[in-house]
Amino acid sequence: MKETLLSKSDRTRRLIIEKTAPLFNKKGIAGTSLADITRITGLTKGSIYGNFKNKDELVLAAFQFSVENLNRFLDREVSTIQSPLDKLFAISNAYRKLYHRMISYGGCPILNAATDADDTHPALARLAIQTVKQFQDRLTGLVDQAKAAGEIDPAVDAEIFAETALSLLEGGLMLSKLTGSKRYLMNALADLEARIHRMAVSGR
Amino acid sequence: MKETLLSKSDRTRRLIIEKTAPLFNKKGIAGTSLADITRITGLTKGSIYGNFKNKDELVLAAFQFSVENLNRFLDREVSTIQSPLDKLFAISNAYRKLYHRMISYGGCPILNAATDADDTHPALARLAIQTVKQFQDRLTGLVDQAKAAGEIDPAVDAEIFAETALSLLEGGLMLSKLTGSKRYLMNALADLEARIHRMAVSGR
DNA sequence: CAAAAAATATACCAATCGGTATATTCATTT
DNA sequence: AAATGAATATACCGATTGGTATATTTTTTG
Repeated sequence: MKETLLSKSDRTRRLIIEKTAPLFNKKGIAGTSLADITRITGLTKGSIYGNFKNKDELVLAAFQFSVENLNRFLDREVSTIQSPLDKLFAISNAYRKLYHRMISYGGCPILNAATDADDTHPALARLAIQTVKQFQDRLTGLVDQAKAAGEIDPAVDAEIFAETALSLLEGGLMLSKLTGSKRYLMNALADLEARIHRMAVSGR
Repeated sequence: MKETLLSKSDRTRRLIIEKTAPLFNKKGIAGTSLADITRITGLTKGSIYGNFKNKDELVLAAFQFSVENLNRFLDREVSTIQSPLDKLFAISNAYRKLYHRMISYGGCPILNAATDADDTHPALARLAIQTVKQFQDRLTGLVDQAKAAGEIDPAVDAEIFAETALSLLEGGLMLSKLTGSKRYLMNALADLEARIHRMAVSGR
């Protein structure tokens, strides 16, 4: 009668995070009330505050959950591929696969957290910055590996590539989310892929 | 003793909008309370509700004010220039000039309104979509003019250019705002300008 | 300058906010 | 199965929320 890897409290803590993460992503921090949280979790305030010391702590946990989800997905998309250059293409393509899920999730958690937090919630803003840096490191790391493998021109500036790619991606996602049209993200991804092709040493 | 073009109520209405627009832009709609609004305007609730029927109406007016301000600035930057191609460069450069002001204003109003409204505030979302379309029309219009003037290759897709440019711009602004580093926007603008050069018929 | 009209301030409302102390139920260990 | 400790529910708190009815002041008009 004992199969649980997670204790009861760990499971409800996880439930709270899973249910509230998309809620915060859609309605924002100030726009999500404790009543919203108890409604969507089916729990009471006592239970919420038994697992999190306050709303802000839940906000941070929910954001981290969203980011981990995203990273897990990208890892999976990239793991089966050998060539660093192709891994870059795979990341771009991962956003194509991710599109509908991300829209119904309320958009990109990084962008939402950024606009929500930058003037009001320093702890979350720091976390968002850290997440941006990690994503960039993923890209610059792949560019460097591709350079070492002779797939990408060594003269390419990996940082500028990563920064520009992320700008394009986030902007495209935001506009697609706002307008309800895939075009923005799809343009951004096509552009990103053309950019990767341009970095590649001829032959690819 | 009569010099006023605007009536008293028009002036206070304008004051309320001017003071609250950056506030909504920074703290979001749900994050900005009536108390915040009375504090920053120095007025009372009675006065606010005498000029706007509710908070949402003020939100819409404030957003439109921010957009008009931005458009006025872009118009001014472009008005002295003849060549449509150079007007495109001027718009890009306008964001360079605008950078610090926009950061202290709380970031790009379009992006903030978009993320704030898309899941919660349909009227504002519609306004934001309309604003995006207007900005794109400005860009596609200039590309078409430049084509007619023989400055830009007629094979260029003006819509894709406009959509991609806006994605790049908004993403760059958001990341610069979040991280406190100009790099993202400056990369985006450099990239945008390289893109315009690539569209131009050789000789420019 | 007085009267009418418009704009603003005051004082209040019920509802909801985030948060907490305590009671109760549940799971775990012996 | 009893005892214990953890997890959850209940009931409440003061403060704040958006909003309104009315009183007062200030502009505008005749």
